[in-house]
Amino acid sequence: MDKRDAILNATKTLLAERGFYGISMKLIADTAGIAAGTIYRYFENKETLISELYRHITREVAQTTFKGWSDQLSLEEKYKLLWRNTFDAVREDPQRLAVIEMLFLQPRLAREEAAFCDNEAFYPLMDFYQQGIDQGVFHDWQIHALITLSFDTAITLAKKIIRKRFTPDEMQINQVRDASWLIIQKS
Amino acid sequence: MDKRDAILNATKTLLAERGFYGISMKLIADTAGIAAGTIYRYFENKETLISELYRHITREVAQTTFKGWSDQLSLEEKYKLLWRNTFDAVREDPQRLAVIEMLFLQPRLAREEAAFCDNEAFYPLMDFYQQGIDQGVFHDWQIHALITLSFDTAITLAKKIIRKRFTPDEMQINQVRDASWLIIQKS
Amino acid sequence: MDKRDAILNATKTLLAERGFYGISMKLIADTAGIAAGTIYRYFENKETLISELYRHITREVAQTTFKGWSDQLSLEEKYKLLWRNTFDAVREDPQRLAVIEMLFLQPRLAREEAAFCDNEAFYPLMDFYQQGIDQGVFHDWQIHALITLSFDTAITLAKKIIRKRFTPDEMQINQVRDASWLIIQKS
Amino acid sequence: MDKRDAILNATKTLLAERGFYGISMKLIADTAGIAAGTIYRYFENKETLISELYRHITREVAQTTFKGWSDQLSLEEKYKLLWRNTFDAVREDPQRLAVIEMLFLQPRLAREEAAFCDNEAFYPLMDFYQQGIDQGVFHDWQIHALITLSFDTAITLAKKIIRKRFTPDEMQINQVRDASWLIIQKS
DNA sequence: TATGAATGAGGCTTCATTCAT
DNA sequence: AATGAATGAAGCCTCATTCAT
Repeated sequence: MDKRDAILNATKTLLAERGFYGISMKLIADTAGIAAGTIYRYFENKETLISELYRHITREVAQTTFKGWSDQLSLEEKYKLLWRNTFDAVREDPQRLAVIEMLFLQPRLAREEAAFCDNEAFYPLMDFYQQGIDQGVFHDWQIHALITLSFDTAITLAKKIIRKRFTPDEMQINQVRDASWLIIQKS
Repeated sequence: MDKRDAILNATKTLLAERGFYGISMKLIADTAGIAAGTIYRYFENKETLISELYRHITREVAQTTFKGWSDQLSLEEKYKLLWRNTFDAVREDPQRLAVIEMLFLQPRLAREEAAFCDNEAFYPLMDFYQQGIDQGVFHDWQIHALITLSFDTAITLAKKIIRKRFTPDEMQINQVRDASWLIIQKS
Repeated sequence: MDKRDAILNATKTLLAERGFYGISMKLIADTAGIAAGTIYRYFENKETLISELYRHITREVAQTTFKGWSDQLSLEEKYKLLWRNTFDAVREDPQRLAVIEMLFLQPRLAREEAAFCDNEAFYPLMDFYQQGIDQGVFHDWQIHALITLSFDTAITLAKKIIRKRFTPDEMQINQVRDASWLIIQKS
Repeated sequence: MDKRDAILNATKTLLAERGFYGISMKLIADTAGIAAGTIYRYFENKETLISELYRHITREVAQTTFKGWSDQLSLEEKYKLLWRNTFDAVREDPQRLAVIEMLFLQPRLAREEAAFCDNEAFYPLMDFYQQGIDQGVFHDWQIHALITLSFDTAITLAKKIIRKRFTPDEMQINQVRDASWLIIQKS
């Protein structure tokens, strides 16, 4: 399934580099090194291609996020793992986030795919927070409120770093991670 | 300039509701209740229209963000004002944020307009944080790290509320706001 | 009728300078220093304007061609006058010829206006040649053959001078004029 | 390249029959029996199409003009060949001349293409005249003056015949050709 | 399976013309 | 009489998609 991947990769790169406009099937084909008609052997049409790219990337991201995960880890270790994995993932492949956000802003897709993202790919994340609440370690707040204050800072910070083009050192990054961990603790 | 505004409004609504693809000059004109050609009396071309919409919205957002601002307020009062204004603004007119994020993802525009957004419209925000640092009230961290942990949670939370379609009560909202204020304090 | 002339002049200049494309009613109006709508007080529509410009110019050219004409002149004097007037006219206002040729190449106009040009404006020219033939001075050839060999060389030469951008001296010009006179003589 | 030729032909015909205004890409496509978009596989845009049509025709004309040419021929034989070829070419395919003149009147194109026409395609013509001068057979006049009096009469006469719609006999045509030959001779 | 020429719907934009002021 | 904002038809061009090879 070499070509299918080539197409998805080309689409990801072009989407991130050139935005929604200026990304034609011909350009995707050229970038993937195949003929325009060939795309239609692997994807029904452009919308399907975009939609499948979205699922592809979401799956990648979910995998990266939970890399090294083990039920043996303590809650804090799990958090630091999640936060750091996410932060690193954005910095290493900013295109992925760019594409996800782009697709989220396509109302048509957003409706259909948002469910997939949350339920299928990120169920473990919700589960992690629920456990923290249940164990009385985290504040007993709305789970989205907790995520906003903690996990999401990894994404927000990474995005800012890319957008503003500054280079923080390790210590600064860990300060944010640790602060976001502290803030959701009960005590 | 009644018609100019009608065009900008139509564009904003369509952009937010239908994304980049669902927006043609003809549709904008129809939505604005004018003829297609009339748009070109007010905007040189589509790119200019989009770009001016961006500036228009950025200005609106900046105004909303600082509504009620006064140098008499304490740092904490200022923060709560900023956080709440921002949170409310996103919830009241989610289209604005949707459009801003959309345009940020257009590589061409992003480069040109990002500067405008930060420097011109949000200088006071940076200034607020700098003062907090200088006065020894905030952690002496990278300013973007502080913003990520505090101000940005207003946006992240409001977005999540809209996307997940849940309705938090006032108390829950204030918990997040206050937590985000606490976390950047030195003591 | 100051404005009418301004419009005709603007049209002539623009037609000659920019060709068929890129000559809009708005541009004509701007060049003439009036509002776009005003043109329609003087000309029914664009086609009429162009058509009237054609007649206007043709009349000017006919006048120029016969300037100094007198029945007292000898046939040779008449010829030299006609030839020289025509040659000078083209060189002095190349736009006129450009416009005439342009309009001649508009098939629609050409059909309608060609008659006007020949019959009304240039009848005396045909008459001149007919007299030459009748008096046994010119070859008894098809009148258009005679004109081609003689009068038309004034136009062809002037055009060439403009197009190739060279500057002949008086003697050279007169050589052509005289040769074209000689060639149609019987003896 | 069957279709490319079909497009060029359709363009030539439409240009000659309907002038500049009556020619849209859609109409060209319909006339050529293809879809509108197909034109753009062969020509970058309308301007390029027109420009390439010009070169195409100029090449055709140059070939026709020198058909039967041989260095063995005497100067007079060469002249009669050139004159007759040109005269016949205009009468046989008046569209060619119409298109060439049209394009010459497009200021943009004219500048760029005039050089091509003269230098590349009609160098041999200039050369012919130069030889006549050098051999002391032709008057020692400006070369353009000689051409105006001789070669150009073939074009002028043919055009007149088409425009005025009369039918000269062979003898009349040869009279003009021979007169135009005589007039440039020294003796 | 892969190609890429061909299609034609649809988008952006221009511009002749109208009409309220 | 003059203006110029507004209109909308029409033109150029792009591009998703098809299909014969």
